Amino acid sequence: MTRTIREPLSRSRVLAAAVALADAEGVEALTMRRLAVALDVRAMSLYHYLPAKQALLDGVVETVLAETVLGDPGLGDPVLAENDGAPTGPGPEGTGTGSGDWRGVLRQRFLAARQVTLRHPWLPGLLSSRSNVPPVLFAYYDRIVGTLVDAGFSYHLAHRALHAFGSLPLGFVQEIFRPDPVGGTGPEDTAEADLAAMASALPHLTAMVAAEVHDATDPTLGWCDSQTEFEFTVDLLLNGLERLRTGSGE
Amino acid sequence: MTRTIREPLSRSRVLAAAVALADAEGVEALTMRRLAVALDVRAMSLYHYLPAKQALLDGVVETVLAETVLGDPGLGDPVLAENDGAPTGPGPEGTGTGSGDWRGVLRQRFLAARQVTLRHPWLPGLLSSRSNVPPVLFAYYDRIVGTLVDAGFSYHLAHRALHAFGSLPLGFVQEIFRPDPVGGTGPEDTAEADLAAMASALPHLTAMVAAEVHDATDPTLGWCDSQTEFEFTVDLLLNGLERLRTGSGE
DNA sequence: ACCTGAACACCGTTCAAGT
DNA sequence: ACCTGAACACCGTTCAAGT
Repeated sequence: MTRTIREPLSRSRVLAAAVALADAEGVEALTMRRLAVALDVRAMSLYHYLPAKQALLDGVVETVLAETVLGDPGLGDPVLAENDGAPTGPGPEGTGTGSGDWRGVLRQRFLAARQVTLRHPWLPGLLSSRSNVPPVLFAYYDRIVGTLVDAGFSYHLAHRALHAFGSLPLGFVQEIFRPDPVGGTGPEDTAEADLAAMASALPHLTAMVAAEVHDATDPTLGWCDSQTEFEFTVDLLLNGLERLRTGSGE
Repeated sequence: MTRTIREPLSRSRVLAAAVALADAEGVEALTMRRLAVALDVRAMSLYHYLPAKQALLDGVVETVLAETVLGDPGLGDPVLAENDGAPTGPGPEGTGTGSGDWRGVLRQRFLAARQVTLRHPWLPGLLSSRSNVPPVLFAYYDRIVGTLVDAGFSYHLAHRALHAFGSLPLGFVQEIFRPDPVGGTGPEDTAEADLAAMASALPHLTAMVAAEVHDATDPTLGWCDSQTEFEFTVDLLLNGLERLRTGSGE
């Protein structure tokens, strides 16, 4: 009698395979049936570990968030403290617990979260489609509020900061102009005639691109460094909040 | 012979019905087959006006964006110019065309866009799932860049502003904590025991909520006024950009 | 020209069975 | 306990036909 080599299924093994499948072929390929064949099993077996597709997706999000920075609590020293704005010293009511540089701390967390999103590009879309907030996120946001309050923020301003951050703590912003729409009309489809037409119809956008492009030859919206832009946005919000914290109250 | 009352199909009629269906029952209900029955027709007839589901969704987005502020160009005077930050006078290189109050102009546009999103809550999700940028958006963003440049922004800073705005020009931010997750675990499901457990596990969040709730009795994250928070975020970014425009360059 | 029936290749999911 | 075949109600889409 040949003993089967295949190790038994388990919830975590199913979820790991689901993440791998989404990474390899995109979320739209993540179906119960295709996931089953990836696990060398029939589709119905999955229902012993995940009650439904919804639970599968919830588990996938949870898995990805847990495998990353959002999981470990401390993570330690804010090394990269290169803020161009205000000095980094503790605010008027800084508790002096060593986290006076709240901007450096949050900045580092947001940038770390961005690495997660870069590894799993489907995460933002999946996250926003979920109706339930993944439990890990509560802990993550609790730490953010803690950091703010420790730095002297009122709860009210901390609350507003949370809203202003939007999806930045999760490492992404809503991108309107995708760098390279998969399967969409690429730059090669834009003929010279269309380009001229665009220049007259969209004078400011074309002028902006022309001003920004120096050595790059690609005349599309895919030329900018999204990492730099992400950091700019983070600092813009962080510096604005710092002004409100130290400034006229609010 | 009875002449059929039903007026003939057309692309715009199909799209209008699609928008109505999405409004009434959500995007997930927007399928070719259900849309067909809503139009009293067989599913295959739709393919004469929209070549595929993708084109349907593109058309729906286009329709919604066109029916709104993003369509009409001028829209006129920035009435609500209540900025708390810097004075509203023209900047160092203001052209004086009457649009010195660039913040008021953009603020008004973003808030108008928000009304669109409130009318069609499924728009953000549908927009971000689309791979092609709706053509109307190019014109819309061109006007935003024009407003910034007219106000004295360099193209470089205008570009960064576009990134920093994220989805704000479209009237929404990526909401992590939904006010009321449809079909999810509502506030009524949170027993007292869970609440106490949450208080110890999430001390900062619970303290924040407690500090914010005054008269409201609902102890969940659904208590805050999203309109106020949206405006706060808009002003935070606008004021920060104004500082960069008038300040030390960048 | 405009619409359609039948069919195909997919979905998620239930249910009654297998070992 | 763990897995599964068959079936159901849905999808988007093709293709050859109807009027």
